[in-house]
Amino acid sequence: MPELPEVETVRRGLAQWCIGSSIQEVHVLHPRATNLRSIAPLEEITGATIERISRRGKFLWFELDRAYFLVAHLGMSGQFRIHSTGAPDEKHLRIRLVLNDHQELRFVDQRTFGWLALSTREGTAPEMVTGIAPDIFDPLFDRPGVVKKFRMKRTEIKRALLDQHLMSGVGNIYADESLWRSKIHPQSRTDELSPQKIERVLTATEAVMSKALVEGGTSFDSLYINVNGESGYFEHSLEAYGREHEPCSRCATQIRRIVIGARSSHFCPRCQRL
DNA sequence: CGTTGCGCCTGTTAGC
DNA sequence: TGCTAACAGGCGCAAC
Repeated sequence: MPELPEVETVRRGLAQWCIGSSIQEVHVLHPRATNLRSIAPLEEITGATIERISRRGKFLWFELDRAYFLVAHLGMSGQFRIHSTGAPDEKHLRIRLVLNDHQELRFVDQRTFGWLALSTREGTAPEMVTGIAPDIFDPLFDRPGVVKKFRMKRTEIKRALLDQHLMSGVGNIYADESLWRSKIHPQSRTDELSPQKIERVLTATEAVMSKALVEGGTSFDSLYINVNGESGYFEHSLEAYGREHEPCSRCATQIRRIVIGARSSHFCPRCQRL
């Protein structure tokens, strides 16, 4: 379940391998691997050169020598892989891009929530991504503005953290970790939280994701693995997510799991009170 | 209009 | 032991 740090790790790996490569063939092997909003079939990029790879939140895009971008979302299980041509196909191989130098860039995705698409340039971002808010590491990120937006919502903080139109890049795991770290109950109403407390959550989000980014960058010395999207999560460093019934590392109270918006939320009932 | 809920998908796990 | 059902979750859209 790649969130911002994992997607950024993939982006860095891709940038190392693919900048300057030309796309010689495009093979779409599964219809769901192309987003319906794509302005054209992916085969359209045949012959294009990859100039740059960018990211906003969990959205990646390849800048080409074309008037549009190749956008990618990893969904739940999407991975990029670099292989030499002729390497055996993965079971869940969805898209094959044959590059120059006998290399292939492959999009592999077991659960098919991930996709690729072509999207027109809208300034620096693809049109498809314009509705997605800047993430917390983006120079465009407006902290006081985001705090205001949170407070104008009438919902629970956990839901707001997952709303990619307020602030992008946070998924279920880092949402729980941010709330644990800032000692805020996931069901706190955003319109009742003080600006200071929302600020505290955002600071925690930044810290938690920075740490994951460093781990993703250092845990493997092979860029190849990073490109594979296997940087993954470092479960040993998670304090709340997936730790139901385990002791809170701050106070030893058992971590609880509740459901918010059909998603599990893990929190410490003693450190994080309503 | 803003918020909530559902469906998409498949490997793994829990329960009968 | 073997099968079925529930579960996991990002996103977009439908419904309230």
